[in-house]
Amino acid sequence: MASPRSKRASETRAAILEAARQRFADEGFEASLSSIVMDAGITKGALFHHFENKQALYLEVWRNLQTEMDRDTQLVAMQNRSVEDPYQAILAGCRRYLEWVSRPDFQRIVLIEGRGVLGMSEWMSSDRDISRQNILGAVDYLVERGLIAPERAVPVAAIIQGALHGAGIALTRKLPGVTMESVFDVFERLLRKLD
Amino acid sequence: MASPRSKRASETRAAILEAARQRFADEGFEASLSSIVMDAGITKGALFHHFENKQALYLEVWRNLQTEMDRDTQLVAMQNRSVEDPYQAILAGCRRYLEWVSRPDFQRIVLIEGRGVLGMSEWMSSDRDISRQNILGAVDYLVERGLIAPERAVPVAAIIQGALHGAGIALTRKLPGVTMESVFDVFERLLRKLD
DNA sequence: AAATTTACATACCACTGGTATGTTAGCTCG
DNA sequence: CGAGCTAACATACCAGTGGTATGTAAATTT
Repeated sequence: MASPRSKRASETRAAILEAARQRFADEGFEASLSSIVMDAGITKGALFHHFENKQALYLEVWRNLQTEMDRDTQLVAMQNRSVEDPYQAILAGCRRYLEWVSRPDFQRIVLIEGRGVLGMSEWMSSDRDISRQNILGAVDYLVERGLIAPERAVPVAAIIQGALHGAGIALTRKLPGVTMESVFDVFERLLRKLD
Repeated sequence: MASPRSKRASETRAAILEAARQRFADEGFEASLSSIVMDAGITKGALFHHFENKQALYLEVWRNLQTEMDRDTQLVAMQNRSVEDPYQAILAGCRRYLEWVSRPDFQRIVLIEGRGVLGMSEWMSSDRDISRQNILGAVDYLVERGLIAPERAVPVAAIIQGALHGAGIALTRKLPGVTMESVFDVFERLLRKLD
């Protein structure tokens, strides 16, 4: 595992992923592999040894960002659990999610281009969409407490996900009257009166 | 205007746009220009005479789809105006919008890849986003009738747009328990209690 | 009817993602 | 130990891409 060979291998792999994340973040999927391998200080031979093709590389960058976001928001939600107000945990998680959505790299790689890059068939298999599972779990939490009808859980989760997405887009667009507070205010009203 | 030259020009232009729409709809932006010009029955010379580059071609296909959608939903909303229930018009428009969102070509070209293809700077200029203006107009309609606080109009519109987007995605994903009725039901509850 | 411009077609270019083929360091096993 | 093998790259090359430069015939203008 820590042998000199596998160690170097994982290092170059990490270097590729880091370079790819940056390039994809500010140039999108069109970012050339040549530029990525130059940034990483290696050659295309190394890249294609570690990743089957460009999509596979993108998918790993995409998945890493998603899992980082997932862990972060889940943690914040856990820390803000309250017996008196069951909405507190979810609201805290959503607030944190809005910050993720405002990050340029997350926004471009996951929200803007992600679905276009992965083929239709890929993201149709819903288990790939980590943020969806995340939100669905939060909604189930509300369903268990009788705050949302169980048969509406899935549509509600889809709409919440979309709403957060739209809010994040509006935030980085810097639309007039759209601030973290104003947008979160609307979202909280929406969430509390959903059922 | 109807001179033999300009007539032929607009015909080939239309042929290019039609071929491009189909190719972009089921192959995405990666669809090669060679395939498009073959479908249109012309050459790349003609294409680059009518469009500055691939992005410009995509932008026009994108804009045409958006304006078609805009006209259609606005019309339906107008036809369903009701003095008793101010929400009727908007709900009818949103229902129609959900149908548009379910169309494969609209979904892929406008919703999935649109923002990725147009550069960041392009769609940051918010006047390009026709569906946003459409929804903002609908929200203003509710603001005028005292159903939504004016200072919340813009965030509300952003969230509604996102919610509809998410609903449409969930619809075509054919998630369990997600039907046109169930998703529209949730959306109607959301809209009516927004303020 | 000569000159000019429009609406294309043809030929070509740098560059792209991807592959096939080296090459060398490290690991395995007799 | 050391011969053979394999992992981890580097190098050289390929078909196809978006885009450009040039050619050309027909329509329009003068």
